Amino acid sequence: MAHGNAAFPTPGHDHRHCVATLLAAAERLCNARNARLTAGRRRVLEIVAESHSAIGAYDIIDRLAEGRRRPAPVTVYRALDFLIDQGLVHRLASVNAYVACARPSDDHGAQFLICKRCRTVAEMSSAAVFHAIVDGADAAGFDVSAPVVEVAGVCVNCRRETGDGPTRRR
Amino acid sequence: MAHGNAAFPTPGHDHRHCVATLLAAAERLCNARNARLTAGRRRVLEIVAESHSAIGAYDIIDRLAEGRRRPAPVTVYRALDFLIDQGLVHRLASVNAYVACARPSDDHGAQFLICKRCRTVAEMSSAAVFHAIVDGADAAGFDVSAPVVEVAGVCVNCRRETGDGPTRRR
DNA sequence: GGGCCAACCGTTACTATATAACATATCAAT
DNA sequence: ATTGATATGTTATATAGTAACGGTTGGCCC
Repeated sequence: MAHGNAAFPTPGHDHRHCVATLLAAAERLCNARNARLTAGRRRVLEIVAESHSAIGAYDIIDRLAEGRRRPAPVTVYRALDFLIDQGLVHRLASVNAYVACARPSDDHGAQFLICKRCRTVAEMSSAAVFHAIVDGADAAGFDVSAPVVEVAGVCVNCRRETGDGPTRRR
Repeated sequence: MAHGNAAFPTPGHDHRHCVATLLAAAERLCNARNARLTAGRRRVLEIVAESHSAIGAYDIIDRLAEGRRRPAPVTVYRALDFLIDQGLVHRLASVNAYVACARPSDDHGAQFLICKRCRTVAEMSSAAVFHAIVDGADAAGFDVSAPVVEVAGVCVNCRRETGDGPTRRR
């Protein structure tokens, strides 16, 4: 089961570990599903997973271009489509960018906390949020299929840096 | 105060009334704030308010082009920026489109229910959703500034048409 | 009324994001 | 080896949004 708590990565964490874990999970899941995690797709996943920030499709292209020939946009979009289908990457519509899934394998409804300062994204999976949305929708006779919840704000690490207290929202 | 319930417009409703009410409210609000609701801006608002569906910026341009000279995109984006600042129009990031505000004048946090079939949008203002988001964010040390909640699904009118019952979500 | 500032609007060019259409290559089952 | 499905390459194009600069308009002060 998904647990609801979002978590921002601590600044000094061992990120190679995150990447390795994610790639291993990707390998395993794709194998189980007979989905082909090809070299190109794995490479895109690696790039997306390189940080906990959202990355744009064209930034991915830039990374891929280092050394070898620059791929056409459609190449990256196809890889992203695959990875999104497999639940390994999420698209963040509010910033036109992509982020690696924090917990592949569980088919969670997710909500995203997106830091305006450092672009870091934390994924939360709050049943309370989901239910509140479905309840509200039900009352309007609306049949929910895909809730998009993307919350802009400032993450715990950036707040610490500037000594900001909690903002009282208007 | 905002009430939380979203409502889809009934198919046969008197839409001229919706438009008239919205334009009157816009007039009043802009006046009170010394914001200039110029002819161009009013026209864009009218076009956006023409239906309860989301409309793309370039579709607005197409409408403006009827008869007179086709305005440059920037013209429309400027008008939209103004209208959004005034809380008269909302931008829906998940579909790159715009919709007239259902309740201008209250400075609500809103959530949007977007019908996949007819593109109609209902605006809800659920305190439960808002609080659930803030609670989850707080737990992660995240300071919320702007939650984006856009829910894809099927509206009550479209469900009725096809005789769909409530879907059990995966 | 004339001068002035701020805002609004027009024009051109451009950037960013994403997809269509069609050809070629690769895999994997027979 | 043949074949069909999946994946990738190539070119072109669609769609969404912004920058920079100049001209116009409306209100305000003297």
